[in-house]
Amino acid sequence: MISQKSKYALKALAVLAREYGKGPMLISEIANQEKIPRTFLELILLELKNQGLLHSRKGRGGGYFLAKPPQSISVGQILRMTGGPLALLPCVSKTAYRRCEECHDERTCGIRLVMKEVRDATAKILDATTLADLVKRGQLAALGRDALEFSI
Amino acid sequence: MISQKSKYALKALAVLAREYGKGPMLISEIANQEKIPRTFLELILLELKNQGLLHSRKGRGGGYFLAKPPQSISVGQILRMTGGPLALLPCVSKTAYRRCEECHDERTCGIRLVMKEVRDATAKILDATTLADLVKRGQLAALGRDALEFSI
DNA sequence: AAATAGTCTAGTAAATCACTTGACTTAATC
DNA sequence: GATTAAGTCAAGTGATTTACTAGACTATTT
Ligand code: FES
Ligand code: FES
Repeated sequence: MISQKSKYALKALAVLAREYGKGPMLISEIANQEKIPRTFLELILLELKNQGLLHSRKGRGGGYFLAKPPQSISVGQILRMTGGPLALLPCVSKTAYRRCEECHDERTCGIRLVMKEVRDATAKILDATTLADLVKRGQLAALGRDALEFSI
Repeated sequence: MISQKSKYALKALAVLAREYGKGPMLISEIANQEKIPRTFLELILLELKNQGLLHSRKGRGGGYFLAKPPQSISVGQILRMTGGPLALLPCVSKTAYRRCEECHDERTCGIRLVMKEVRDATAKILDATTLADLVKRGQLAALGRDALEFSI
């Protein structure tokens, strides 16, 4: 399971992707639209900014906006930035690798091999899906169409 | 990330799969082999027994053994039994479904659609991999061969 | 009867999560 | 240049979950 934090980040970024190119957006506006606790969202956006994903402007007329176009930001990236390891086990995580202390030999651990397969499949999907895709899917689904069509 | 509990369960069951047909095995023997805290392992095995995956015998010469052949127990099953939800979000979990309260409409939520894709890919792998596969992979890897070969 | 094993109910220390508080900085506008 | 509208940042906190442990009990074999 990913954390609320990661989920909030995805939602906030999806909103900003929808508004991309229309100037900065207020934290509180995003918070209201997506029902995210405002002060918590502040933390999250700040962190994403420090990682270079967002830019911000202070003072009146300020707010947040994407640092790059939505097509160049992947869901995988976002999850990794917000601390959500994609892997099911530490020993197969690229970003949060940690040895399994109880395992005698990592190279021959059957569990690890399977979990690595899962991790790779997960990463493939999440790294291939961009914020632009996320938004588009939502819109297509809203039109009642099959949301998978476009991904072919 | 799956819990230690789930990992321990997988390891213990893998051991029991290796010894399948050779009579019961002691908790303490499994615990020693896999470096699992003994009393914690007791809890885990008991739970798996109550779910029907294991049988046990008390008294001298007793211990635990698989209730079914290793080829008929999938890794996915085990993870679900030990409380590890496969999905990255509650709204796409089959076993631990919970609505996303902040999401306006589940059907058109782009995030959910992507996460569902991930869940399905994950479940496909984990439900197709049995304890027998797990053991076999470990053995093949130990021989220095490519562990993926056999799965074709 | 003695020894061997699993069963079951509690409890607990540590970590993590999901936030909140409040003081501070920067920028635009009047 | 004062006011107001924003983002920034460091701490703290309450609830929950995790990863166990303790200890008394039950069943089976020798
Ligand atoms: S090395 Fe991580 S599970 Fe074995
Ligand atoms: S419904 Fe679960 S993320 Fe939107």
